[in-house]
Formats: sequence, C-alpha cells, structure tokens
Amino acid sequence: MSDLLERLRGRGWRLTAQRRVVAEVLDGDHVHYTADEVHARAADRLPEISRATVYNTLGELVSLGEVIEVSTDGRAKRYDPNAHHDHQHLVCSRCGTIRDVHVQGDPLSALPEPERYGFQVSEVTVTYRGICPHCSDAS
Amino acid sequence: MSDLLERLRGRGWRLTAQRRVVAEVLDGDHVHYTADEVHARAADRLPEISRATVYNTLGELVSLGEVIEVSTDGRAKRYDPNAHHDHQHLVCSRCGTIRDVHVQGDPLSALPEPERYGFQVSEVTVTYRGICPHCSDAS
DNA sequence: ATCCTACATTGGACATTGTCTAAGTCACGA
DNA sequence: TCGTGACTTAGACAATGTCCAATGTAGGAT
Repeated sequence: MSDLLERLRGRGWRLTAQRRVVAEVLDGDHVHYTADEVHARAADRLPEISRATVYNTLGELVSLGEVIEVSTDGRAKRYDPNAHHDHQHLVCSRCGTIRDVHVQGDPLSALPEPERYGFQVSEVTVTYRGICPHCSDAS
Repeated sequence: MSDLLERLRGRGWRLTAQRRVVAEVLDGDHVHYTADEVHARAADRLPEISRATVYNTLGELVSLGEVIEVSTDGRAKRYDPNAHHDHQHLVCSRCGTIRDVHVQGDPLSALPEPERYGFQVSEVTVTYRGICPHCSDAS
C-alpha cells in the first residue's frame, strides 16, 4: 500500500499532513485498529490531529475501496488496509485480535438461488472464531 | 421456542413478567430486533419495563445459548431467537433487515489447516449482503 | 396463607463510539 | 504569490450500551 497516497492524489485528493499520517498508521502493522486506536497512533506523530479528521479520513478510504470496515463484535469498528486481496477473518473470541485468512472456493456459491429470497446478493463475509495460541497458552 | 420458559425455569430462572414479555417478543416475528426494538415491543404489553431489564434479559438469554447476538454493521446488535438451528444471515445493505438462510456444506471445512495459525477454531459465521426486494423496488 | 430473602427491576447517571456544524486553515492550480 | 474551495478543528450532540443504589417481588420455607 506504499503507493496509496499516489492513487489517492490521482483521484483528486488533497494531500494533507493529517491524511498522510492516517494512511501511514494503517500501512504499518498488520493488526486492524479501531478508529480511536488509529487516532492515538496518528497523534503520536501529529499531536493536534482531531478525532473528526480521523473518522472522516477512514470513511473516505472505505468509500474509495482502499480499506475495509470490519465490525466483529458490535463494539468499535476496525479498519483493514488489506482491501486488495480477497480474504476473510479469524477472530480470537478472548482477546479480539483479527488475522486475515484465505479460504478455498467461493463462499458466495454456497448460497443456493432459492435461499436468496429475491435479494441481489453482492458480497459475503466469513468470520471464523476461536482461541488464538497466545490466549490458549495463558488459560 | 414455546417451551423456552420451561427450559429457563429448569435452569433456576425466576419467572418474572418482564422476562416473559421479552421472551414472547423474541418468539413472535421472524425478524431480528435490536435491543431498543425489543424494548419498544415489550413496552406495548408492559409499559413500565425498563431498558436496563431488556438489556439484562437479552444478555442472559445469550449466555444461556437460547438467543444469538448478531452485529452486522457496527450499529445496534440484533437478537436472533433461532439459536437451535444452524443457519447464516442475509442482510440488506440498505435497510439493515436480516433473513435467516441455509447454506450448502460446512463453511468450517473451507478453512484449511495451515490457514488456522494455531487457533482452535470453533465457530464460523457467514453473512451475505445485498439489496432486498423491497429496497430494490423503492430505489 | 404468610413471611423472608436473595434475586430481579427500575431510573438515571455515565461510558463509548460515532456524527455534525460553524469557523478557521491550508493545498495547490492559475 | 494569491485566491478559493476543500480540509481540519473543537466541541456539542446522538445512538447504543453499562452500571449502580434503591426498591420490588418470586417462590421456597414455615
């Protein structure tokens, strides 16, 4: 996602310090942060950045398809920068961390026509839950 | 789920008017309500029921495994009384309503061992998204 | 049938997450 | 370098959910 900023500029984005920092935070680790975690990490580098800007920027990245919004537990949404690779999520039921995983076959095809009830089905998300090795050891 | 109250009594539940009403609301329709929708419908029959009680009761039903908590959009969680039948969800991206659907095969088997990263995977939820016939007409 | 008491309910304060607005600021094309 | 329209900001507000102390009550004990 190193050329993300270039892609965004190509789409008419103004390149501000705040947007750069938010993009860098997402680009860094491979965990999926909540909006407030992104804000905290962004504020490390740019202390005066506001919560509203982080929310705005994340929302824009999502509508542009650069980032995926994940809500696994009804608490804070998490933001997944790995939007260009088809993948699903593996969530630890104890500590909440999320891993990206890849499944076999196309999950969409598992839903037969009569089970679609007239919906125009366009998307499917698969979420596996279990205990991660770390929490398993600690128990 | 007509014998739900019996099962709960067997587990040491006190049978109060409030709990009965919450259970009846869930038992009724086949849509999945949010906590506040459950509260509104419960209040139709028992006007003095409080939000806290509805939240408490729903939480208890979830821990007892009688009801499933569904959070599809990071907004309000919805409560699915159909906990004893294996099923997945079809969500309208526009109006948020949820339908239960049944898929072919076991989605768990689509996650190969090397993609499990040491997790003890115990559960999988599949959520299909699309536009429901009603929203499709209205557009 | 009545009483006791542990469990349940209530209302309201509080917490968390997210949205909106009006005013000020700044990126970038001309 | 300037002007303008897009961007950012702080803080109020909204939606959802949690917690607590005071009060009420279901159901076993008598």
